[in-house]
Amino acid sequence: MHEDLKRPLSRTEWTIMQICWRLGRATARQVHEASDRRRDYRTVKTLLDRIAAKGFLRIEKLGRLSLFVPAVTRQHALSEVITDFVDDVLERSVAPLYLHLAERDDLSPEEVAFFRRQLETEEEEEDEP
Amino acid sequence: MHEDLKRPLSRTEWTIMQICWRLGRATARQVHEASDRRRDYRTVKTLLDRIAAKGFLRIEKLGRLSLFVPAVTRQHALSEVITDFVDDVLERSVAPLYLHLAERDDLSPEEVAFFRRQLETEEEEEDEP
DNA sequence: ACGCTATTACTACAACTGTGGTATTGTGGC
DNA sequence: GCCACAATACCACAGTTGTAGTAATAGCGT
Repeated sequence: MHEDLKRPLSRTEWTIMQICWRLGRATARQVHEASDRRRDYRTVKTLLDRIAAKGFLRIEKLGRLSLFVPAVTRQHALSEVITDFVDDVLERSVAPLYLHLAERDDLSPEEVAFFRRQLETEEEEEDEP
Repeated sequence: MHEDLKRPLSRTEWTIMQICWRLGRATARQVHEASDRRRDYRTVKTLLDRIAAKGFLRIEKLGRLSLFVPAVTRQHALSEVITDFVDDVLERSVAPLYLHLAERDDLSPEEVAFFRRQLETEEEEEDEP
């Protein structure tokens, strides 16, 4: 009956939701076409329905047709999921994140330098309690 | 029979695994005591067995006792899970991450300033193609 | 040697996930 | 008007996850 705003999206649901944010307002068919098409159309349809049930999409009926429309902004959803990730998986420590970022090859030299510097100063701090 | 090195840990399994990394080598009982104790001891035991089945823990038998020992370093596991997260959920873009980090209240003023600056310059770049 | 307790082994089970089959039906084209 | 196709609705089913019940067992303490 009513959407469940609490349950988070699974990984697969996230990849579908990303498409919805890009398209803005789309039919299941359009979402399927915009995807990598490795999944059956009906699989995508089921995922869309489940995402809607979780409150991330709203369904607009246009006669027989269903249009799926994002009910939350990508910014907002990302903010929540990043917070959860950093809190649960990284235990609130940003060091592992900096370690990862310092090794990405798609960042500017300034960014890489910054993360390296942060990691160094962090090590020093551990020595002096 | 053999461990499956591919399947990732669930969130709950991660929180248990974090304890294992902290303890280094522990019995199920010790892991349970070190946890928030909201779960039954046997639930923790089941989770430990599943984590071991996924290859993140090794079981050392000491007579009838089982000792759970990390089979992968926290660094390594974190690196993998962060890469997956950034690739799948953030679609390889670090901007949402910077946005989150810029708003954390546990970072130094330098860090916050850096992330704000990066976000600003990124906006400018979008205007000039 | 015996029973109490800690530990493990095996089992259950409902909810959630990923995937797609079946059935029904509205609709646009001819 | 009929039909092929598209869309939806409903169902299935195996694998995973979170949580624990039950049964077997092995030591310890007396």
